[in-house]
Amino acid sequence: MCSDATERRAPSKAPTAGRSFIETARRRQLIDAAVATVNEIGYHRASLAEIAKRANIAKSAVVYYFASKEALLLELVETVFAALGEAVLTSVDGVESPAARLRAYAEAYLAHVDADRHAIVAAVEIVISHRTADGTPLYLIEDDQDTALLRSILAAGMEDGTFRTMPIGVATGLAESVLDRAITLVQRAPQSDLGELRAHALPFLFRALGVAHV
Amino acid sequence: MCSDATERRAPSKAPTAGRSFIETARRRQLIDAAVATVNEIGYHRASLAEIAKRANIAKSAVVYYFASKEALLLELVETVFAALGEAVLTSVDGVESPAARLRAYAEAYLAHVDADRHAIVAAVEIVISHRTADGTPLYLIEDDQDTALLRSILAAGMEDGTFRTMPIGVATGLAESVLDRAITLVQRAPQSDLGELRAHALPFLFRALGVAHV
Amino acid sequence: MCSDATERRAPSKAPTAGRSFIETARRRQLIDAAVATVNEIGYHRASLAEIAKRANIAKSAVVYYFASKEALLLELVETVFAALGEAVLTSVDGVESPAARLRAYAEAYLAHVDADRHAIVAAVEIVISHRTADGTPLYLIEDDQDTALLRSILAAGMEDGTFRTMPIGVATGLAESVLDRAITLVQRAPQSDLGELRAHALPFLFRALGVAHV
Amino acid sequence: MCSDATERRAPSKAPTAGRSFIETARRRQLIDAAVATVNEIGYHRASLAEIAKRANIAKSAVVYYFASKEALLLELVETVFAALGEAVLTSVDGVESPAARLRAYAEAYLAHVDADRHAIVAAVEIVISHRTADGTPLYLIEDDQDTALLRSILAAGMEDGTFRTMPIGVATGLAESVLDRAITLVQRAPQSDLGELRAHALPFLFRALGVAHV
DNA sequence: GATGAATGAGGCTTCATTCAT
DNA sequence: TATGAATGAAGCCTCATTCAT
Repeated sequence: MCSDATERRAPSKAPTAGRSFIETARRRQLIDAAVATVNEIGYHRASLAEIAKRANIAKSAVVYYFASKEALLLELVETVFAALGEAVLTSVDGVESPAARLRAYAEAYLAHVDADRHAIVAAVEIVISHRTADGTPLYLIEDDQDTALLRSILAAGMEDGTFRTMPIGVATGLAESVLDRAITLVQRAPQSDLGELRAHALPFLFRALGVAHV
Repeated sequence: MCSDATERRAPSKAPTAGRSFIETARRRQLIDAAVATVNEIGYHRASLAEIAKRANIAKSAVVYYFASKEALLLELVETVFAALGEAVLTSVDGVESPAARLRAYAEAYLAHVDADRHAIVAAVEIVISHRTADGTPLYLIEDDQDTALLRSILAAGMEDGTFRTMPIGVATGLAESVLDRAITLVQRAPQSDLGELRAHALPFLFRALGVAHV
Repeated sequence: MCSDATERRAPSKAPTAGRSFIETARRRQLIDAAVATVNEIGYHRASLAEIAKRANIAKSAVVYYFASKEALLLELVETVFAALGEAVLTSVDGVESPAARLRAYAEAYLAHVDADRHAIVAAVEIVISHRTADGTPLYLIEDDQDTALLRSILAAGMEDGTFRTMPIGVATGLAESVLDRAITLVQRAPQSDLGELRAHALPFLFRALGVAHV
Repeated sequence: MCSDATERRAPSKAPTAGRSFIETARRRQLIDAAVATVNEIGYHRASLAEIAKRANIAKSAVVYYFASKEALLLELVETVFAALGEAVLTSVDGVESPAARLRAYAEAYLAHVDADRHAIVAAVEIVISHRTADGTPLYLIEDDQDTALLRSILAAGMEDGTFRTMPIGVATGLAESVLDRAITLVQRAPQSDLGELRAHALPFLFRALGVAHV
C-alpha cells in the first residue's frame, strides 16, 4: 500500500511543540486505543465512543485532545507510516550498491511490518477507508512521495546495470506490491508467521528484477 | 485481492429463478448504481440514499429489490468476482503446459481488471471494508477457494520443473500480489493506462518464478 | 374483556350484500390468516405482508378485498364477537329464571371461548391494541352494549331476590371479569386446558352473587 | 394482570448505582413521559419521538439515558409493578389470619391501583403489547412469581378451613381477575371513581371463596 | 484537564397504500 | 380478479460534535 516515507514532511501542526507531558501521553494512549479499535471492529464501526472506551476515557476527552475524530485518525496514520519510513531510511543509510540497498530496504520493510503489524494494519485500513470532508480518499494524499526512496534505489540499479531495465513506475509498483504481501497476510490473520514470506520474497523480487545469480 | 474463482459455488439462492424481466433489470441497475456510488464517494459513505439517488429511484425501492443494503453489496461482490473467476477459468481451458496456463491466466486476469475496472474496484473496496453483523470482515469469508486455480497452476509448474520450487502458499500469494498491482493502479486513478503494466508484469512474474528465458 | 354482544348492530357495510362467492371465501380466508398472524407474532408486527404471506396471497390483494388493513382487523373483531354474542344469546333463549339464565350464559360463554380460543385471543389483542385514526381505542367503541344481556340477567336476579343486591354496574363488571379469566388463560397459553376453570368458575360466581346453596 | 410481586428480583443492573442526580431525574422524567404517551396515544403509537416531545427533550436524548426504547419501557414496567408489589407486601406484613391477610392484600391492591392508575394502566398495556426481539410477549416473562403472595394467602386459608377448598390455581386466577377489574375500569375511563368497586369487590371475593358471614 | 449532558443529522428498515396492468 | 412495482412517511438507532461546568 505504502512502501516507505522518505523525507516525511513535518506533520501539519508542530510535531510536539508546547505539548505538556500529560498531553503527549494522552495522545499516544488515544492513538493506541484507535489502533486497537480499528483492528477489533474495523474502521467503519470505530466510533469515538468505542475508541474512548478502549482508552478508558470520556468520549469528549478524545475531542479535547484531537479536535476531531479525523485529526486522531490522520495522526495515527502519519505516526505509523513515519515510523515505517524512518525504519527503511535508516536501513539503507550508508549502504552503497543498489542491490545491497534494495536488500536492506526490503528486509527493513518486512521486519518493520512484522514487528509493528497491529499499527500498520490499522493504518492501512484507515488509509483505504477514510475520506476527507470533500470526499478525497486518504491514499491519494498520503501516497506519492512515500515510494520515492524505493524508486530511487531501483532507478540507480537499472542505470548501473544491476537490474533489468524497465519502466521505473512499473518496477516500483511491482516491487511495492511484492513487499506489501506482508501486509495482506497480517491483515487477514493478525497472528500470521511471516517467516516464510520473509525468506522468499527477496529472492523472488531479485529474480524478477533480473538479478540472475540469486 | 482475489485472483480467481475456480468452480464458483452457486449463489445462495437460485440464480435468476422466477425473476421477472423488470426485476432483473432493476437489480442490475441497482448493482451498477452501487458500483458508481462506492467509486465516487467510497464504501463508508455509500448510503442507501446515495445509491438510490444514482439509480433514480426511491430509497425504499432499493430494499424492495434487495431486502437489505448488505444483500445488495454482497450480490455486487459475488457478481463481480464470479465474472472475473469465469474469465480466468475460461482462459486456461484446454491449455496444457503450466507456463502457458500461467500466461493465459495472468493475461486474462489483467485484461479483465482493465476492462471491468470500475466494478472490480468497487467490489474490492466492499470486500475490504464491509463487516457482517457479527463483525467478520468479508475477505475472511470470500477468500480461500478463489486462489485455487492459480495455486494449482503454480503447483503443477513446480512439480514438472517449469517453476522454481518454493512454498506454494508464498508463491501463490506473491503472484497474486503482482497481478493485483493492476487493481491498486485503477483504485488510485480510475483512468490509469494499464498498458505498461500488462506488458511487463508477466515477464516480471515469470522471472521471479525462475523461468530464465523470458 | 367483552362478555357478549346482544343485538349486534349491522356491520358498517351491508353484511354479505352483493358479494360473489369467491369474494366471501377470500374475505373469510384473510380473516383466518389475520387471526393466525396476530396469534403468532402479535398485533404490533402483524403487517399486511405477514397476513398476506399466511393467506398465500399478494399483499395488494388484501387491500383489494378490504380497502385497508384497519377494515380487515375491524371485521375480524366484529365477526368474532358477533359469534360469541350469538352463542350466549342463543343459550339463554327460552330460559326463564335468572339463576338458570346466568348458568346458561356462563356455560355458553366459557364453552365458546374454549372452542374458538384462537380467534378470540386475536380479537381481544386487536381490541386492546388498535386505535382508530383519531386515537380512540377500540374497546371504547366495541364495548358498552356487549354486556347488556349479562347486565339484564343480573338485574332481574337482584330484583327477584335470587342474587344479592349490589350496584348493577359493579356486579356486571365483576361477573364479566370472572368469565374473562378464561380468555386470560388461553392468552397466556394457547393450549390451556380450561376444564378446571369451567368446573369452578360458575359456583365461584354464584357464591359471590350470594346464592348460598351452591 | 399482575396481582402482586413478592420478593421482586433486583433489576438487572445495580439499582441506582453511580447515577448522577440529573441522570436520575431525567430517567424519572422520561418514564413519566412514557406513561403519559402510552396513555394518550397507546403503546402502538408511542414512538420515541412522541415520548421525547412530551419530555421536552430531543429524541436522541432518550436513547442517551436508556440505550433503547425497549429498555425504557421495561424499566417503566419494572418500576410500576415493583411499587405495586411492595405496596401489597407491606400491607400484609405482620398480619396473621388468612382472612385478614386477604383483606389487607385486596385493599392495598385496589388502593394502589386507584392511586397510581395512570402508571399502572400504561404498564399493563406495555406488558400486553410488547414483544421482545424474538417475539416473546412480556407477560410470559413478567408473570409467574407475581402472584405468589396471593397464592400463598389463599392456600393457607384453604388449609385452615377459612376458605372453601378448590384448585389453588383456579382460585388465585379468579381472585386476581376480580381485583384486576379495577384496572379494566381505569383503562376504559381514566377518571373512573373506584369507590363502588372498592366497597363491593372484597365482599364479593370473600363470598366467592366460601366465607359465609360477609 | 476532563467530562457529562445534549443534540441534530443521517443511516437502515418497515409498512400501508397507490397504481398500472 | 389479482398482483408486482414503487413510494413516502415514520420508526429506531448511531454518532461526531458542542458546551457548561
